[in-house]
Amino acid sequence: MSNLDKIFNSVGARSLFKNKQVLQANYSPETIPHRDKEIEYIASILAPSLLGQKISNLFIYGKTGTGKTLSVQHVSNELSKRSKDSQVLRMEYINCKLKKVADTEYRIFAELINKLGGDVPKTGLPTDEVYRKFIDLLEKNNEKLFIVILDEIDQAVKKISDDFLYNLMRLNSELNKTQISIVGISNDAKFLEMIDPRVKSSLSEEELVFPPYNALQLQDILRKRAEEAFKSGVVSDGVIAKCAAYAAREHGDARRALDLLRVAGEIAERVSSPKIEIKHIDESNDKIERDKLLDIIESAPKQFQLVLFSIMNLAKDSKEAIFTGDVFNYYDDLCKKSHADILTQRRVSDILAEFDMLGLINARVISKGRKGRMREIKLAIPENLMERSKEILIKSLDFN
DNA sequence: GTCAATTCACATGAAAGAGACCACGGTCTAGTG
DNA sequence: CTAGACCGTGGTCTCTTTCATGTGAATTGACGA
Repeated sequence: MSNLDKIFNSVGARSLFKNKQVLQANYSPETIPHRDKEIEYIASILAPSLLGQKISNLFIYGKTGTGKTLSVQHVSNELSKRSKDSQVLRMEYINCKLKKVADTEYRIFAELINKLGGDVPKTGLPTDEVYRKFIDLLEKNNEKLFIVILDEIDQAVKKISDDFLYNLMRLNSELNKTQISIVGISNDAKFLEMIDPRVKSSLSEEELVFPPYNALQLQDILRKRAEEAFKSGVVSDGVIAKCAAYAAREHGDARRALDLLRVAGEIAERVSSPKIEIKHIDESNDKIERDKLLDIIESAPKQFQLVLFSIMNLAKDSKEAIFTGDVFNYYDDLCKKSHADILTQRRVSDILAEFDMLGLINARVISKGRKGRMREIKLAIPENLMERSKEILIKSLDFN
């Protein structure tokens, strides 16, 4: 028996997982613990829709991994089940963050049309044409109510501006048979302050806040899922608690907790441990962080990589802070040496801002009086990942 | 010494351009009967 | 006669550039004590 055979054959017997799906991000469980109140509230808002009455727009806010999406989808599924034969109601879920699917005004409407059974090209049509098609389709479909669930609505507004929301709500006046209601989900608390007051008051006719889970609630959730996901007796004492503690520290992010547990399981499996131990959680935490970071670096566009490479080199031989000007000069040289296109300082400034958002650097705008105003940049890549990051950059930049 | 004006080195915004991608309709071409 | 190849037009989308405006405090210089 070859080595490969051994690996393949033993995988079933040795596996700690019963059903790994349960820990995956897109899994939706039958019960959602500790969210009864929220679910009831959502249901009470949406309930009149069963009678074909126009419902209030609903705005939901909560940090990532607090069960917003899950709860809304749960209610929406129940509602759809109940309204299936009456044909008065239609609900569609759209995640505005999905790149290339629904992150522009055009694409959001194209996606809605597709879900309604229409056909619309991915690009090439004028936007108002898409609007018209959408309206036609709605009128033809005869449902009295159309509920749009816009997940990560803050992302969309940030990218597109808020008038697409305004347009969406204004459509109601152009529709005779159908009414549109919006359920907006956001994890940015400041989102509502950014948008047009008219849109704001209309969108948040009803508001609901999802508080973060505390450590005990997280434990509860984890325990339930772990029962389904792992074979019995696989999870050591304290593992669940540790997972919960890690995630509770990050604003009670349940998704994070589940990831942590799943990866810990994979690690334990790989080292052929019969059980998941606490140390695997620590490893898991490292691994998740590391993978996320390296993934960002590797998949970044070339110009981003060049800028990052400049920062890394500058950070190495000076312990003091680095400033925008330094980075740009280094970057400029680097581009000339490697015959790459050189971006303007304006653009590099934006790239630096994006790195800050991604958490690759910590940047702070400071003023040095007569010496100007600039970003003070500190690299946020941990020491132990520097070498690996650099390798990746050098490899993918391939300096001719 | 005090106070307002100045000045630096960018940050931040807005608008517009380049180039990739795509749909659509019209024209041309070659293949078929 | 017709299916398919090949334009040109007109649209979106992303990444950039260009032009403009904003900004916080060290520095400067006028002023009065």
